[in-house]
Amino acid sequence: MERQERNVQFNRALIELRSLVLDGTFEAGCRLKEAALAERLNLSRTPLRQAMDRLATEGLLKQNPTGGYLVARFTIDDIIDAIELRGVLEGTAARLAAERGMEPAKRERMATVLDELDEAVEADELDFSAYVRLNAEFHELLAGLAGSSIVAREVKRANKLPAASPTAFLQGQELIPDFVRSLTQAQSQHRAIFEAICEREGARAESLAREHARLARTNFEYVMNQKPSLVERVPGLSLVAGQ
Amino acid sequence: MERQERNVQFNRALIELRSLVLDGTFEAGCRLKEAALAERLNLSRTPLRQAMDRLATEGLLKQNPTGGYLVARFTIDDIIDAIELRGVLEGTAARLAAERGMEPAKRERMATVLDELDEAVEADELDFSAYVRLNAEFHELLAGLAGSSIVAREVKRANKLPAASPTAFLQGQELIPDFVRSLTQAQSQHRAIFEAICEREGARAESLAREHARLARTNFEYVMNQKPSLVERVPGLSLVAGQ
DNA sequence: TAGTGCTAAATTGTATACAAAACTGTGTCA
DNA sequence: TGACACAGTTTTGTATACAATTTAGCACTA
Repeated sequence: MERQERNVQFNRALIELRSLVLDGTFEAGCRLKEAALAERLNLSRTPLRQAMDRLATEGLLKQNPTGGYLVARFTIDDIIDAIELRGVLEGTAARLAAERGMEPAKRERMATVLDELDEAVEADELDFSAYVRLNAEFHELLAGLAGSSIVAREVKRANKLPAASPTAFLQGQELIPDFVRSLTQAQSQHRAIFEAICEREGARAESLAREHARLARTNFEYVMNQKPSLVERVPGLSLVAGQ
Repeated sequence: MERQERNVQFNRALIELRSLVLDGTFEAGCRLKEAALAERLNLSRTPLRQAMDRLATEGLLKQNPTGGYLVARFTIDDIIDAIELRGVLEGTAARLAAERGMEPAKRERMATVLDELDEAVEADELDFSAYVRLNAEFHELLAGLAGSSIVAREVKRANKLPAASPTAFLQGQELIPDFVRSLTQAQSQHRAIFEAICEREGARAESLAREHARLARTNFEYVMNQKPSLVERVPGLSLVAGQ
């Protein structure tokens, strides 16, 4: 018999509330009323409250000076900074992996993921869902590649800022054609990053990872300036002011 | 009449528990019992629990898979990584400040702090408490110098990892003579970082800030290898395994 | 003696209760 | 009409209650 997971209600509150906020269910800046939310999510205020505090440390909510929590409001520059930070932290993970070396198991897994990404991209018809899954695994692996749990933790944290995650612009169930052309470029950057790490070229690995995050920035600016209609398709973008 | 602060008990729990853990009151890895702790801190389990969850996200506590929270255990490499990360993030703050320019008010305040730091260091007798205060302000200002609240937040977060903060090795009420000689060097690094930012030399500012964090690593390794007796004087070091 | 299963105590996770503070709307006064 | 004050309502922050799970102790067995 498997052990019942701990903190069931808290985890449910965390996951469901995060989705609700990222999906733009609430207007940016609005106050979240505990009682109503608790009823909506079918749990009591205690675990909900814990989840709200957690989401506040993630930056998705804000503490209201007169009590309670507000949905955070982001400026365009906030998102740009969040993406920049993700690039910096992934760059650090890549550099440290190059400087310190990788565990063979992780190195091999990374090589496999890259081969499978090639297949997904080079196939006659792009295998989008495979790409999304493998891209997420690439970034997950990269975070832990230096063998440092502290670095891995902070990289993952940086991914929680809205629109900063490597998968942010791939989320929609359907494929957004405007982003497809960037996938081949992204994949050759994946390869270059890994190559630099293998060759112990720390500085190069760091720069490449930073530049790779710039793709997200390009996508972000494209949405904001050219295709505001896509805003609702990218989780979190509805919280960005001044569209 | 000033408004009563919100979340009084929660904030008290957070601050007092953080001190207790950093002071080494509990053994690394031991379980924190909510009822006992709540009684000790004179508050109920609800705000204490919130504080424990917060400290877990800071990395000071760990969730126990079978329930409750444990005091985190750190390896020497964890501390080294935490310091590295702080350097990386302060480096990013410095680089962005150089690239984007500073608000004049912040720039002037920084110049004043640096002058006062010079006075504290160059006086016939080192003014240690002034140095500690001003050093903290320098790093606080640096975090916000790029005008990005997101960057500032993450820099401050990185300071919460044990022994990673710029003040970690200056904490003791009394002066630890072994660290005094590093203060002049630290201050000339402060000056160089600021100069690079003023000159819009982003890459130089970033490298210098990273190198500046290395002083903390030097201090850390000195304590661990040469003077283990100092471990109890630096907050958080009692949680490091294998002394 | 080491290992296993059972029972009682302790501890956690969640729900609820309650008091204090913040909001809302209405009426009063200038 | 507009600013302000006040009462009623809502909402939060904290304490406490309770059930479910975990831990600890102990007898029993091989």
